[in-house]
Amino acid sequence: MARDDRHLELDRQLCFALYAASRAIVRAYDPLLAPLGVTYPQYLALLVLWESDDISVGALGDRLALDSATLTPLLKRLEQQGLVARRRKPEDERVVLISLTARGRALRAKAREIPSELACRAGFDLEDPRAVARLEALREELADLARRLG
Amino acid sequence: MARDDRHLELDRQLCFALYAASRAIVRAYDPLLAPLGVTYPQYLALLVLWESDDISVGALGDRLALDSATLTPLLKRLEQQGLVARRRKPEDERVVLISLTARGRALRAKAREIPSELACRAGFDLEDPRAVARLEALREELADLARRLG
DNA sequence: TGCGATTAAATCGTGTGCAACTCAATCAGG
DNA sequence: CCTGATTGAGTTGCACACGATTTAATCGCA
Repeated sequence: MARDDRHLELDRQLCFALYAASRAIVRAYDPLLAPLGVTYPQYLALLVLWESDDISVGALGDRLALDSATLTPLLKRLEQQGLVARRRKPEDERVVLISLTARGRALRAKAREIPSELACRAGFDLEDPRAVARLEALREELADLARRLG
Repeated sequence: MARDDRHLELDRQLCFALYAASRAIVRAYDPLLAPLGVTYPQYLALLVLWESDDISVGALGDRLALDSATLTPLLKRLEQQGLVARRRKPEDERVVLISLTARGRALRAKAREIPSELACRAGFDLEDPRAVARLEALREELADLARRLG
């Protein structure tokens, strides 16, 4: 293989690893989320809302790095499930505020065990400080990477 | 926040970092791929074909961790662009073999600079052995993670 | 005050991903 | 040989992602 083609190999390994790992995580989550009746992106939106309820579509999009083209239909599906409510902000009718319903808030309890269950399936021992540190280092590097590319 | 809810935070940081970084990479690639007229997943398929031409849809799917539901339409689009050809394997008519056309092979030259260009945009100095080692370590951890989840 | 620029969502079109299913070709056991 | 199981692609239906455009509300400034 020509010298210049090396990177077409090497690179596939790196960027592809990220792409494949991301899809593997989503696939691993889906069966755990199925009992809640939500998808992985919907779950991410709920995580944000469980932390800060009653925020705008834009603010939610900033947190998730998703735009309204993706969020609007996703939130409508969550609305149809009765998990969130959508209303215009009185002071600025351009803004749509998303708030959790009682059912949406209640779902948090059912979601509580999911992360540790997944960590377990991925072979991480959350009792082991070294494993936790490795997880956090990995997370930091990925967040860094995304920041530099964003 | 209740003790049990901590993971709903922590976890979002980890799995979300992976999900966000993956999307950031794809977004970063797209403008570089636009001149070639292919999308990121199509580019991944071409990377495999540039390494091992004339393989079955199934073999391609094994390499990319994608099934025929995703690959069949993707490959038809590559075929319409005149980059690949699809034909049944004579010894086993169930199998469809994908091979590069002259145009598909030629595209490799135009793709050569893309990986290093992207590494540069991500702030990696490929001349620095430490940076390269960091990239490889990251790749290994992600591949490991995907393997454990798969 | 009036009006062009800006902003926040929503909409549109295209291309993935993936579960579930169909269809045709091959295989395997009797 | 048959016939039922298996296998490899393809199809269907649904839910993202995202660039580009549209619409409505607000802002800024002459």
